[in-house]
Amino acid sequence: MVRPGGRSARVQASVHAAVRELEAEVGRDALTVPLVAQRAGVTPSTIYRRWGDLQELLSDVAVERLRPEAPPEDHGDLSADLTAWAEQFLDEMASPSGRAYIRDALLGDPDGGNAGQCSAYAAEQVDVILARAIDRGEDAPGVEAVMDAVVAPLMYRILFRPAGLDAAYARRLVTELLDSAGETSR
Amino acid sequence: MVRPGGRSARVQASVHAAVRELEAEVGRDALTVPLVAQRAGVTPSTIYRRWGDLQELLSDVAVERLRPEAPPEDHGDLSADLTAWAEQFLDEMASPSGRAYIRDALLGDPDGGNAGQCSAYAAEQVDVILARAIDRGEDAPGVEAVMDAVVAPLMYRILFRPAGLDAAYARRLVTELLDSAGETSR
DNA sequence: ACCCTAAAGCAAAATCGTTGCGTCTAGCGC
DNA sequence: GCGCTAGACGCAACGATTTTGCTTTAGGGT
Repeated sequence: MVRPGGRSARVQASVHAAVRELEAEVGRDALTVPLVAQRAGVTPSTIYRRWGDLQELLSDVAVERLRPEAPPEDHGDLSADLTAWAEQFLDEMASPSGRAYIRDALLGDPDGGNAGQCSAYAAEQVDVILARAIDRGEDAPGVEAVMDAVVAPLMYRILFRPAGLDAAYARRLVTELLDSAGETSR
Repeated sequence: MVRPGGRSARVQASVHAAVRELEAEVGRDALTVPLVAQRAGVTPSTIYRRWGDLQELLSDVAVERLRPEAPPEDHGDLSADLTAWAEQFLDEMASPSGRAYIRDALLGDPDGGNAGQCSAYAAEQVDVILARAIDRGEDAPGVEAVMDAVVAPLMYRILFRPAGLDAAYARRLVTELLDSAGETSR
């Protein structure tokens, strides 16, 4: 029964806000359910009943934070659009807090949950860029090709090899994808 | 003071063994520090002092589990070697327990920790395969190219989109990489 | 053989996670 | 407009986990 304006909605908003505030104040590792509950003005049992445990709650908040706020900027052609988006994506995700959010999102309910949502956000943004390119009459690869050739390598390095990761790498991935002929795969 | 044969080494081995035993017996989610400590014949405070918390310990054990036991099999040529390795990699990593280990490894101490080790294992295996190909006189891509074109997409889908992931996808990634000309990049 | 350091054991206290029960609010039918 | 019902929240108690100060022991160096 989570209708806008209802009590549940107020509680959820209050708890989410408390998490974001406390993450900034005391750091993500110092978060506990009782701490969040106190800040949000609810009792711990409410959080346990609604979310199950702290990881589910953090996962919830993380997905909200990873949702893009605006459609990708239009720079006039596919190459510029993709490059700019990839650089921004890397910027946001590779920061310490970005990595923490990704890890939190990966922890939520296994299968079908928040991790997939996070990936869907990226695919959505890429799709907008590609559709725009096709509208212009440009040759464009498929969404899956971009996910494999750009998003996946970026995410892999963010998660497993954070050191030595810069915008040049993101640009190279985009260039190599677009150079490998105009395969408008699928 | 973790020298082989010392007391610390014995404790570490005992605790690691206890984690693996209990993971198999009661399941990963039922693990608690006191439980592991009891099985290992140490006190909980020892584990808290050495590892900090349960996630660090699980991260440690997970990396051990992700270490490949044998060098990749030799199938006669680069394409067959890479394909077989990618399929096996996918098989091991995409299983529920494999995903759990990966997630555990990602949780350890941020930066320079266990996640990097996990990636290094894969790079090592790929390197063996590529070196073998070059010994045979074949054209081979660089390790980084394989990581970007095969390992990263596999891992991305394992983590973010586990549904609809099969051996054919792994084969396609390898084929597409090798088809894109004999760029022995770097 | 002796000391010196680092790590482990021990035990108590604080904190956290969990659960049952009563109360209240929101939405719904009359 | 007024009860009615179902779901959600607060309260409180319990059990388990985590943390901490002090003591003890094992290893390594001289």
